Amino acid sequence: MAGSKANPPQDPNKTDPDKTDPIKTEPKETNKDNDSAVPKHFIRHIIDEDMASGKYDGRVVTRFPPEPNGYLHIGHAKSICLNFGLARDYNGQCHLRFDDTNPGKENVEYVDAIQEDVRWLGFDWKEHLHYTSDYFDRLYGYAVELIKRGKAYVDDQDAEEIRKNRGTLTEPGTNSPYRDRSVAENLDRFEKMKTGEFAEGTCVLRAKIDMAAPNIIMRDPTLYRIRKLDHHRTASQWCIYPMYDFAHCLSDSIEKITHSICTLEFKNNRELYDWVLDALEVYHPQQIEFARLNLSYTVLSKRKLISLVSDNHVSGWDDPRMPTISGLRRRGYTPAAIRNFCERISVARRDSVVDVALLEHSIREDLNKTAPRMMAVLNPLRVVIENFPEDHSEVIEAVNNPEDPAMGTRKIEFSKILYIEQDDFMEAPPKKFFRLAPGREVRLRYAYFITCTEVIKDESGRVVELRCSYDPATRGGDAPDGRKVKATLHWVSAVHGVDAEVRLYENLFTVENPASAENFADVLNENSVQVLTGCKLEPGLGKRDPGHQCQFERLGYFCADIRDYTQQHPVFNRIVTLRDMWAKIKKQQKA
RNA sequence: UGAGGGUUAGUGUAGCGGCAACACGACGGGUUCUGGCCCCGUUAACAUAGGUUCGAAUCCUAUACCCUCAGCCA
Repeated sequence: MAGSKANPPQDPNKTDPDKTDPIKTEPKETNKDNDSAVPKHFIRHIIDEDMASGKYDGRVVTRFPPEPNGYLHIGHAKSICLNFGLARDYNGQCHLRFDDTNPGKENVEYVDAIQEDVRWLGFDWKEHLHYTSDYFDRLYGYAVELIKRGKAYVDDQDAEEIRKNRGTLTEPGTNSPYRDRSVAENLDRFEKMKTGEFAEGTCVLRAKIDMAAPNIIMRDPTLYRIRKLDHHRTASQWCIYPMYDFAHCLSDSIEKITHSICTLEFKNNRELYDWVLDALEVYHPQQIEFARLNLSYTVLSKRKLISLVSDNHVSGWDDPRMPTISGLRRRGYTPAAIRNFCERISVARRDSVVDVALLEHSIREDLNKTAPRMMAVLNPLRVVIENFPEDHSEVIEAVNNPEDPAMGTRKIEFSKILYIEQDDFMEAPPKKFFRLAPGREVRLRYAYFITCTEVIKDESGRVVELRCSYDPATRGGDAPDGRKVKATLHWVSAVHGVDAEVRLYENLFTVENPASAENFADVLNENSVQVLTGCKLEPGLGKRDPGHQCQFERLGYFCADIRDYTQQHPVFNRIVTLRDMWAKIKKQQKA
């Protein structure tokens, strides 16, 4: 695949088993016996029936069969969760199999990245790491057997002729002039294909089925083609490679897969899947198709993802805006959030577009329970507490996570000069703006009530500093006289805070269904990333590890960038904002 | 217009001849030292037309619309 960027650096955090939240620690088991959990989808119904009838002697063996020609994305995660989840719930096994039958496109870089992603998602294929290329010898043998049974032939037509003779959706195809070669001649020519006597493109092995079949897939499909290319695993051992339709069903058969689950676009291929296995009279798994995932405001087709990368619309496959597993990981998504998302969207056979808000809900839900809260000011506004002593600071205690008291508390320092968020002050506040304004009193989280006494502006009239007074009696955040404030603001002490870069991400596209746009580039969101510098963080945030996830109070969930965060130069990614009532009100007020 | 799939609130799923349910969203309220979380409430759907049946989202027949297939890709 052209244009792919280099692998992400091997960051030890990424596959640290302690951080990947292995599936066995999942609180909610989606066991088949657990009817209080999510409703059963149609594939579970099928498997239940097969278990009841003893169709596969109670075995459930699935497989996830990626072609190593690109990075995995959230759509693959759906398939991974499905296949590995089924195996887990039915005490079966799920194989990871690289469908590596096209050496022109495939690459070890991808096989490594794919394994890392599947593992990171929390799944384990145990000893069942397989490659279709492991079966090249057996596959060749099956092809020979098919020829012997009079069910395959070597066709000397070129690609153009084959295409022309295939017919159309409404017209039948016509037989190849080479269709009725003798078994002996076919065997001989196939052997010669294998030994490299023919140039690429001069001939192929075809199944002998029916050129008038209403299902075009069945019009003598190609089984083997000549490719004089080194393969990433078999090197120069082969110059013929099997096609998907031949290799896939037989690989499933060889591995004694029970339920071969794939996406809907392979429905038409199922007839051929069944034909090949029947023609060879070998073990026969059943293929089941489900609808692939579509996500609003994003694209998931391999071609379009490649073009995002190669046209430099994003920084690489792991750009935090990408819907790839590596992109989501770098953005700060957790494996559990992705798994829960996949469970929520369930599995069905109808085309659909899942609202990206559901993905965002999943990560908020997870991080709300687990992420420590910290204070960070993205767009600092200087605040001077005029009645607070100079060169003095106070240590106050802050709760790490109100959702989880076990996460304890921490000490933070309060002093005369602080930063608050620019958005938390308005000189002329509209209705329903509860935050700071001239003369108004608010609470600084865990610290004191402050009142804005003076607004300092620069020549252009921009507010550059606030003078405030604080009420020493409100230390800790509550007034002894019981008076209330309508807002609590986050803040960072100027002398103690650390500078940081923070990257704010939005959807990559401005429209719900970018795939349908005539021109891709027209619907790209120009503001999909906003890089903020000079942000002020609570000191502890400068001493984290890359990948660390936390909540910046009142702002959203953030994570220390896997690639760029250092303690000398902290860089945080915004994973997702918090739900924001005020943003909605503002929007309504504008309208 | 050949063949094969599909169509249930805004979105995603459940239902399998007997009260159309769940989640997300939206909207309103309560609570709150995060305009977060949490809690309560409201909104809103069986593509259409016939038929079978005491009774149909479910079974049957038509129709409409959507998706997939004409790679020596997977």
